[in-house]
Amino acid sequence: MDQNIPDIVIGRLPLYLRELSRMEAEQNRLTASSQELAERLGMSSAQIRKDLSHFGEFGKQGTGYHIHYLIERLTDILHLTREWPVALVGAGFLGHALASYRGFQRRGFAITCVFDNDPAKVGERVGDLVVQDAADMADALRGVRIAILAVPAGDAQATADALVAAGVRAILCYAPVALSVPDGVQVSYSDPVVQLQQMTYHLTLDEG
Amino acid sequence: MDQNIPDIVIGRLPLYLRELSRMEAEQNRLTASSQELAERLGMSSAQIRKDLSHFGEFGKQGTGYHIHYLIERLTDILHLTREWPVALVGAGFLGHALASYRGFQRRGFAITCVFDNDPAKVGERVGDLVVQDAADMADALRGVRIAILAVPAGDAQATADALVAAGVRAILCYAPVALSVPDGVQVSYSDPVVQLQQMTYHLTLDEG
DNA sequence: TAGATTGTTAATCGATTAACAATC
DNA sequence: TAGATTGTTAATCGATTAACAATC
Repeated sequence: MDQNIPDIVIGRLPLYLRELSRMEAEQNRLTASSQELAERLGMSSAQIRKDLSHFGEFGKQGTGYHIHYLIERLTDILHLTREWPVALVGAGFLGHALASYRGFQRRGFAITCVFDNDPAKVGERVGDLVVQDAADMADALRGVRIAILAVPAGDAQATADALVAAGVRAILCYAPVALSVPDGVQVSYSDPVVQLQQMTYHLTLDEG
Repeated sequence: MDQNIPDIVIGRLPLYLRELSRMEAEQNRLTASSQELAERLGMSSAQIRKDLSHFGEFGKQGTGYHIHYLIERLTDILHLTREWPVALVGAGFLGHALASYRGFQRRGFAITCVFDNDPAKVGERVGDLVVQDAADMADALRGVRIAILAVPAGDAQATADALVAAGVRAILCYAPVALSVPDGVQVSYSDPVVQLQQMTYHLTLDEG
């Protein structure tokens, strides 16, 4: 049981959890080997065993891992034993899509409030929630440590500053900007164009 | 000028491009040093210089990089000198959000067709496009090499298979599944829950 | 038992960084 | 010129993998 586990390892645990959950739900499987999990995820079995070994010994020689047990362990490790409330900022198309997505609740998160700074949107329904004024975030955010940022690029940094001031410690940022945040605040980004641009490097322009 | 450049390097180029574009648009700046770019992106200046050195010598000692020139070089390297047509599959909330997002066009991509397998959605407007039947993808996809997958998890693999069969070589997958694709087909994933689960590892459960 | 698979070690592989000569 | 900053080298750091004893 290590003290300091590389973030690249932590980043793979949710993938293991997701795939194991899928195996448990779709098949009548009780156990899985690192080899099988690796094939399904397109990685090496050694990497999976190494990653898990940071946290303990969860498998059995000759048998592999008990799926349900490993799911429980991973849920524990990732602090997913209770549901995390999440604030959503931005009630545009993307905000609507996120608020309507059922996958959050199923996997440990619940969007509990939605904000926008556009007076026209305040009061509007988004998913099961009503849009609140972004100016009221500080009060409404008591106890919420996680926020999803779905505002235009130009508003992103100021919004992040307000979220951090209100106590948020983890931000999932959909705006195409690099945020500046204090130590101790985590930011994870999602920019589809950045992902596409990485892939076009490997594609050729000609023929079309 | 290397032959084989690590993918982790390629993955950072779009971030350089994005930040430089922002500097050019928002400020009256002609040049930027690796130091300044690094600070804005939260990385080391040595890494930026090393990354760029894989492709040539773009800077000047004492001065740094000419922003506009470096943008052009990166645009070239990433094959963004022409606009790429992109197919969108899935016309749910997320599909609507993606189809309405203006950021694609501004940065080298254009969603040119939208598909769904739900007859109720076929014919519906999404952004500026009309939803086509997913059964017709093979024909409608002539010349399109990039697709965005915004379908439910259960449909993702079959849809990916159909896209690949139709000639798609790069898939941006929003479904929470690991796709299996042939060699030569690139897949990039976006699963917000995976990102949130990585961050909760670093958050403590206690205190609400 | 024989076969399968773990957890771990040591080796390999790859990425990042510090430092500096070159030079604008 | 003096100051700034590049491109590159070599050292460091970290991650992946192959292999295997242990053991179910």
